[in-house]
Amino acid sequence: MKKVFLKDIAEELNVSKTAVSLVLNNKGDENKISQETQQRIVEFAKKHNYVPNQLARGLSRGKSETIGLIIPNISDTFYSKIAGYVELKAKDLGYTVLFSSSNEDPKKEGELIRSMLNRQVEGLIIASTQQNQQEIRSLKQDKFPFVLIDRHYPESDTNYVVVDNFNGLKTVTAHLLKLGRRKIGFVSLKPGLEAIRQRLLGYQSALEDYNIDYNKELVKELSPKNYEEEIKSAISELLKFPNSVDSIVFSTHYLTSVGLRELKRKNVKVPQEVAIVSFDELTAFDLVDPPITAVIQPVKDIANSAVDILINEIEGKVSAMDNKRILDSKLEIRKSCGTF
Amino acid sequence: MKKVFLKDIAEELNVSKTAVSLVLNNKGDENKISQETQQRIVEFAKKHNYVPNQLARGLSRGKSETIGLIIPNISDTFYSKIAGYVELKAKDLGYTVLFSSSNEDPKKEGELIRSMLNRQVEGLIIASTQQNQQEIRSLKQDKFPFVLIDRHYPESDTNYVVVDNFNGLKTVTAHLLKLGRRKIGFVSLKPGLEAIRQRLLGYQSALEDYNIDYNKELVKELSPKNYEEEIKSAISELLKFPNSVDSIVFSTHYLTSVGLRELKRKNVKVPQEVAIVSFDELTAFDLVDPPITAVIQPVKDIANSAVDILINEIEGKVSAMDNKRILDSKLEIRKSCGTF
DNA sequence: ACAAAATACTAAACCGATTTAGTTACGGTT
DNA sequence: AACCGTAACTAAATCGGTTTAGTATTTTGT
Repeated sequence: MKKVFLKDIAEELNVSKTAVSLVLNNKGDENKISQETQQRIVEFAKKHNYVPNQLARGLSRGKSETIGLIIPNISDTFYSKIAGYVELKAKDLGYTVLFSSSNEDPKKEGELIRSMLNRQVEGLIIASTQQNQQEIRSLKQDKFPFVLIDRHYPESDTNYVVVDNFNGLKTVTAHLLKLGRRKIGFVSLKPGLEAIRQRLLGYQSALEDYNIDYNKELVKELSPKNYEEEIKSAISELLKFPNSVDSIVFSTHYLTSVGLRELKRKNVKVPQEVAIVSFDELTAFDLVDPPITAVIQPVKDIANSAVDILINEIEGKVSAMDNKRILDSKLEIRKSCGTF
Repeated sequence: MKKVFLKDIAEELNVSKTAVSLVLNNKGDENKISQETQQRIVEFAKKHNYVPNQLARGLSRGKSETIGLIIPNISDTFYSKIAGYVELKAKDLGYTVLFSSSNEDPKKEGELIRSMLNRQVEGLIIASTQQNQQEIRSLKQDKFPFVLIDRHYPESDTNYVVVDNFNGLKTVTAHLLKLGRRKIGFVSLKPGLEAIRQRLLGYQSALEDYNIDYNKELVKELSPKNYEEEIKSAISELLKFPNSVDSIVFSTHYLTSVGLRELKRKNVKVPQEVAIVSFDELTAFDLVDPPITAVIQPVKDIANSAVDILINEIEGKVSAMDNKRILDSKLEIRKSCGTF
């Protein structure tokens, strides 16, 4: 069974391509194509399994019914979950999603944006590396619809959906303080991402509320590329006198994983000797020894909101008010932080 | 800065669209465009940030330099990792990847295949729901390049890359037997997938080697949609006299998670009372209490092989011999199976 | 000095749709 | 009988590229 094109249908039925196109796009009635002809066309198309060539249609219409999703890494559960929900919601609204991973490389991110634009996506959802002000700005200038998620450029006036990183971290740190911990380490990433900066600020703010002096030595900022290596010395340093922390806050789920792994390797008792808590979680964190107290991000909500905002903008609906959202994360208390 | 098209460049430089197109596609030399003209064109294009419209190019060429990846669910770490590696490898070879999730719905899978075809993807990598013989067969008939991964139709002669499910399960079951367990439960999914069937066979074969009669009551097959509910009664039944298993093999990582969660809820001691092992793993399985013995799938290898085979076929390289691969999984022994 | 060959291009068809601006045929008015 | 309106279409332009089949001009060979 070979491919059937509009032309084939038209020729076979002795009507014009126009008629076929109109009918198959449900514009038959408004263009006064007779019911009979419409039926013939629809039946023939169905019978021969006609599906329009999206490239041609997109080219001709200047539309693609496609949105792009650019994330740092599709393998990361956080982003893959977002991707899943974005796909669901978008499909619901009649759009296809084009995914791509930037691998935290700003240059690649730029290329991806270009590449998606020239594939005629109608809008973008971007979890940016945040080294691309330029690119983002020119999107904005061109009035191209886009929504930043997870990470945004606070100085730029754009649509975004992010989690309240500051309060997330503050909550979880405060929880350790409430439980009596006082020497709280913070293992995070090298700044560069606003989200990461906010997390540090949240940590600091919690300490401040308890009148604890901020000690820079308790803060370890690892490189995103090499954290698996760097975690070792980071943990060692946090355990060494005069630091010797009684607890550690990890600022991402993967830092928590490698951190805990390292603590176990060193036979540190968690939470007795060192309590830990995590920003963001992993599927099995409730099964881990000990189950990990974590701040859980509203992944589904992030995805749905982003798609909503984006498609509203694409379709020119002028609700446009609520286009910046800061969502709350949820503290899930388990055993890794010790108990009252 | 508005968009620049081929036509604009041509007009601006007083050359033909043909010349511009040829030069920008690196066919200037072979078409004897003078170096000087080439330079003018290249410079102008770069200066004005020209990027070709992929829809137009694809339409015109009948090519898209795109491959499609259809998986059950992008949120599942197993598939999201595959997606990540597929993307990397494909990009390496000059192709873009279009992902989509079928959510285990054969009808949706069919739609996705169609939708990808009409987007002119040049080949497909499919982790099929395996209820679409028809669709797959007609791809085969049309000589459309595709590779099945993770799940294949054993009766059809197609390219595929799968894991040796039979031996994976056999190995892990044998390991329990070696450790002295004799009443081994098996928690799996309702058959429908060849992979799942193979896993059952592997389990049975291991038992056979130890002359243990196969007891159907020890095998629980849950529905993929409702396993979180069904796990409860499944576990209860496995623990109840006269079954009262001393160990359980779970056939997917998520069954392992929910299963262990349920065992903990029931205060069953793992591995003392019931040892467990898992087919496939999750990032934190080594941190879980107890660390979970699992058969680990070679995700990267699956992805790379699939892309290799696919793109070889797309580009008509006739190596075409090694187009069916059955990869080994690796047993990672941890504590959930008890120790010698 | 003239044909053949090489150089440096270009016009126009084409990919498969969508869409604008008509056209034709016919019944009803005035 | 001329005119209008409507129903039921259609021709052709268009989207932005690629590609085939030329063409005009210069160079080379004898």
